[in-house]
Amino acid sequence: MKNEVTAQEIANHPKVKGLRMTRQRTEVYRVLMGHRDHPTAGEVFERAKQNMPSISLATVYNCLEALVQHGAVRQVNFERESSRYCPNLSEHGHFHDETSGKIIDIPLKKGAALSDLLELPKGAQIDNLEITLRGRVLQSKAL
Amino acid sequence: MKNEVTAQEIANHPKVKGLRMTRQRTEVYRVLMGHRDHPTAGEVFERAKQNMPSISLATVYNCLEALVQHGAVRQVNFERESSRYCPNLSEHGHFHDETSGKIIDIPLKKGAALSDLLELPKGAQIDNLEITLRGRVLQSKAL
DNA sequence: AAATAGAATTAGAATTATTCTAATTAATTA
DNA sequence: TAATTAATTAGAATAATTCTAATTCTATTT
Repeated sequence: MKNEVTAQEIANHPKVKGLRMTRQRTEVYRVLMGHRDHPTAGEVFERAKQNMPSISLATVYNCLEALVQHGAVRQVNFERESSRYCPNLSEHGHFHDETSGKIIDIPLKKGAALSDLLELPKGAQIDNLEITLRGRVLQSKAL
Repeated sequence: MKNEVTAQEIANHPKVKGLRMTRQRTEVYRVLMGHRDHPTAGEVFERAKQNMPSISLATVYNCLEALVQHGAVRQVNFERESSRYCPNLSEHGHFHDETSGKIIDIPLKKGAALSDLLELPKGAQIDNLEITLRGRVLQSKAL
């Protein structure tokens, strides 16, 4: 195993407390915590297979679903592309840079409230918020 | 034809200026302008067939794509569900009410800027913004 | 430690929204 | 009106995801 982080450490992570951490779920969670990009299920599958060649794609989907349900991981959707998964649980949006193809987490400014921006319906209780931006980062010599 | 709005009126709509308005595109656009809910391509197909039984689903997809490209219509995605289409071009988010299943347009407060809420990367040029909310509207006797 | 029960994993089939293909038809231009 | 170009169509193809049913784990109880 080339991984720096042990299975024990992953399984004891506070975010997965209460979730039965099987070998596969541990591996999937480790993959997500490892590269903090936003892999698709297929990409998670490819990475997980390096440590655990027997893992199946269906299991990766199952593990991701369990982690999302449990609130340990966020599922992010860009248009009709494959879902992507993100272990950053702080409130944030996603910027999809069309030049580099990279997805960047965009933190919400602290102190800022959604209701400052949006005319929310009276009595609305928000369970889930997704803010996705698409565009490009202009390369300026000055920066 | 039971429709209040004529094909002529639809084809002359300023939003579609410059787009070749075939019979099918006109019909698809009329469907969207008619019920201002957020139908899927399949739902648009069902509605369009009532006026134009010969229209095909592939054409509905093609027409919707043309209208989206042209900026006459917005394509909205909720998680991994089918895309939905919306003729409201003003900047707005979408609230998906889990109780009623309805999708409600949420206007951006005027004067409010996205950068008030988000820590945007330096030099970022935003081509597209999607804000989607999921939740429920609490029924209060007081309201 | 063995038996049990319930849950997770697996391979592969099924599903479903969407896109593609190739032929036909319609719209625009000359 | 003929020629040209673009749009429409039916049906096949694609791809992400979910489902199914059998197997294997894991945790718990003897």
